[in-house]
Amino acid sequence: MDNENFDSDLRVTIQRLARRLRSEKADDRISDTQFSVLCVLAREGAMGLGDLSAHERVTPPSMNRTVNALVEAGYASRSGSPDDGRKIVLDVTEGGHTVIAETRRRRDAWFSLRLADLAPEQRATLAAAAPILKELAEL
Amino acid sequence: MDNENFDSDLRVTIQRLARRLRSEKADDRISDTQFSVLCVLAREGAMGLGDLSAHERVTPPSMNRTVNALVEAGYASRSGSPDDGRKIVLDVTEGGHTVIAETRRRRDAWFSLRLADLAPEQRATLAAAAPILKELAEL
DNA sequence: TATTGTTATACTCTATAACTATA
DNA sequence: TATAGTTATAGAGTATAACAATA
Repeated sequence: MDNENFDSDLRVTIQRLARRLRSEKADDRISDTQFSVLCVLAREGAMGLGDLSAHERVTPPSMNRTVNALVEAGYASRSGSPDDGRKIVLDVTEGGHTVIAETRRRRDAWFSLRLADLAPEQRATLAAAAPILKELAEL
Repeated sequence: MDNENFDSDLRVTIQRLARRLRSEKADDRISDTQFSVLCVLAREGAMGLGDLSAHERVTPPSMNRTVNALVEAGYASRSGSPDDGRKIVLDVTEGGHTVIAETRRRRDAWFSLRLADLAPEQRATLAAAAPILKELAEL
């Protein structure tokens, strides 16, 4: 297979696997996007709307809607910045941290079961590929 | 790192990379979902709505909307089944095949550029991981 | 004037429920 | 009665354009 087809196949595979993973969320309390944003706040710490939308490569109005849902659900907090009246500070609430832990556990279930069925050398191959994929995702 | 965290990290990485890929589509004529469905028809051959929605793990009404968009755009055809009046037959049109080729080329551009920057051994690792990921996506 | 966030509006994808037509 | 497809309706995520408040 030439490079071009390999690239295309890998791209499609990644998108299909992500789609498959999304379909296994098994949690009605929070959407995939909301969960992803909540995890960013938990990992990177409190930040403003602009930072968050840039981080997720989404427009500010779009992120605003997601943040509204999280705040209304009690999983994130929105407060005014003390030093700049235009800015806001978004952060994860205690309830948000709880839901992260629980949601993550549920979402990992399907994937872990499938990975456990792989041969040891297949797992090793994925372990080697993981940091490369991570790098690609962060470009 | 224990298995549990590895699984979770890989899952998140795949979802983030898919998200990154989606943001690079650079094509206004067709959506990501529409393109994916069109590719299924091109790869698997003509099929009915139920088959298609089951294949993509989406409800029939949802798939119906996507199919409508493709038919209205002239990229897919909907015709009655000759042997069963309830069934329909969905297929790719000539225009659909053209748009598949062009869209695929555009969407691969970003990914190919990034893959080209990898070291040869990194590409080899991804090549080894690709069929495993593909298998996981098809479970 | 520039930046930060928000509201208004619209389009796509998703789902469930209810419906039609055919087997 | 069961199956294949469709329509009606609603919710979430995305975008652009226009706006308010603050620097």
